[in-house]
Amino acid sequence: MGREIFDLQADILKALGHPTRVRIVEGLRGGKRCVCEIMAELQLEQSNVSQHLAVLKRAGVLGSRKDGMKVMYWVNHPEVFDLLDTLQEMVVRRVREQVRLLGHVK
Amino acid sequence: MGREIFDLQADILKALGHPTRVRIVEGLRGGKRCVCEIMAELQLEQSNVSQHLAVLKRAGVLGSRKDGMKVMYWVNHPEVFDLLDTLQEMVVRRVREQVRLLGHVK
DNA sequence: CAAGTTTATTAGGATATTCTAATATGCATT
DNA sequence: AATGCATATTAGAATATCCTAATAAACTTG
Repeated sequence: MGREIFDLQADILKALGHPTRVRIVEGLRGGKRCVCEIMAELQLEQSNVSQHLAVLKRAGVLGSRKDGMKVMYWVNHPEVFDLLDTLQEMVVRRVREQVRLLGHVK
Repeated sequence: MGREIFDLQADILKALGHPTRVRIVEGLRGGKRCVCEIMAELQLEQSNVSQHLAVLKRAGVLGSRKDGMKVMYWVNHPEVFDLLDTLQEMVVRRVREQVRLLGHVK
């Protein structure tokens, strides 16, 4: 099975390609956090959060480690944040463009 | 329906999260190309390529326009290339790390 | 206008994701 | 040992994605 570069790239993109998982990564900008905090922020079912964390970990985006009674998660590659920043610029630019076009119609 | 920023980010990530679609975008670094060229490069079914192009266009990643008998496609936001570059660095770094760990075992 | 090119669309089955609810696991504390 | 927390795993239904094969649509050209 010839695993090519774009397969690996696609794996990561796919792992990130869900609103909840984007939010999880976004919430980890400040560093490690325990599942309980992540859950509290997302306001979603515990098992659901756990599953999304597992997806991100399986793709290598997150790392984790037990710390006492809690489990801490963190983002493995800081580049992921750049990636989200770039993406944000893109959508902001796009929305701005749409607003501009609407203005012309008015 | 409250469409938030991370929904839009996730839409783009999801659209890019397939090996074939990564390859398509990668092939458009040089600028516009017609479907026939893209197809020839990918060596995949015509309808399959057409569907992947549609996914990328629906997500706003690609634009397209008829040009005579051909249809040309291009990448709308140049940031997408930066995104793929960042991703490539990530996977390369990861692979290097794995190789390093293997070396220790040997 | 008939025929050929290029691309898009549809249909359908196989597989994968996603969510909720229930249950299990691993530690800590009592 | 029993109980309580924090997290993971499993099961299962609903939905989405992906591919192939067939067909349609839009042009161009003879």
